[in-house]
Amino acid sequence: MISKPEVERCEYICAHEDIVNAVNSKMPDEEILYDLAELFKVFGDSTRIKILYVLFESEMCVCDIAQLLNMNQSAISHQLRVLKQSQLVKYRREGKTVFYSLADGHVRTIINQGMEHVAE
Amino acid sequence: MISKPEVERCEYICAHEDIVNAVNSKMPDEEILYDLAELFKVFGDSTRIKILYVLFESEMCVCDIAQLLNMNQSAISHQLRVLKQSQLVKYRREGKTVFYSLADGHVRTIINQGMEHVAE
DNA sequence: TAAACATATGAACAACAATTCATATGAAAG
DNA sequence: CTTTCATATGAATTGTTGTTCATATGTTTA
Repeated sequence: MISKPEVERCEYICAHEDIVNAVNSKMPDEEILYDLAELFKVFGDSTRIKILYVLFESEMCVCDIAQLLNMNQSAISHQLRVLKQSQLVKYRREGKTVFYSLADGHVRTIINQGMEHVAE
Repeated sequence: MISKPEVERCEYICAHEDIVNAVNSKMPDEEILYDLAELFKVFGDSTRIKILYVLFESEMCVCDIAQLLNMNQSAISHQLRVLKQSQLVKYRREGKTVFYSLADGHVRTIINQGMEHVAE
């Protein structure tokens, strides 16, 4: 975890050395933590949250989502791309229409846990 | 959900009417969805994720967190404020020092679920 | 009460992200 | 093959957010 020289530090480390060691050893790799933050960033936008909620009920085409959320098609399409890139949604094409649906169960679990926290 | 006049729409609603109704009726309030997105936004930054991970192990003072993450005290303090405002961390004062710790179990659950998704 | 230390906070700056607009792609129908 | 419709995408713009710097607050000790 520690790599660059420190600009400042307080006089002593308050925590016990074993705790500091425990933290350093249990800390996942920088890259994984970055990916994790990226994932949550995707949930951190109300438009995308709404899209995911809509897809809780059923697969749906871009146009329908746009109508349900009262937003234009382009905005929804851009956001679906973000959701797709994070593998939170999948899609299938049927003629001109593209149907989106939830990719897996984690989406529901994560959102539900968030809801529990918010509901408090 | 639908409030403003629509700028554009496709010719017909692809989904069946009952699905549209189901979505509209099961959709939480705008305000709740906004709060939910705000919550996830807090998880959507790798500095804050790291702070939370550090606190998984033990309560810790601001200075120690700053050292462990190799960042300056001010940056950590600002981020702790965000975490505090979302009630993800709590703190106790002991003399000059302020110790931060996780506020409740949701934090662990949410992060762990996110990890599962990322690990795939 | 002054000095020292840990933490908090406000302002400024830089990086980023969401939406809109215009337009491109790709499929179906005529 | 041209038109129409659904979706995707690039560029531009505007609003937001993380970090830094300087400084304030609040606690302890000399």
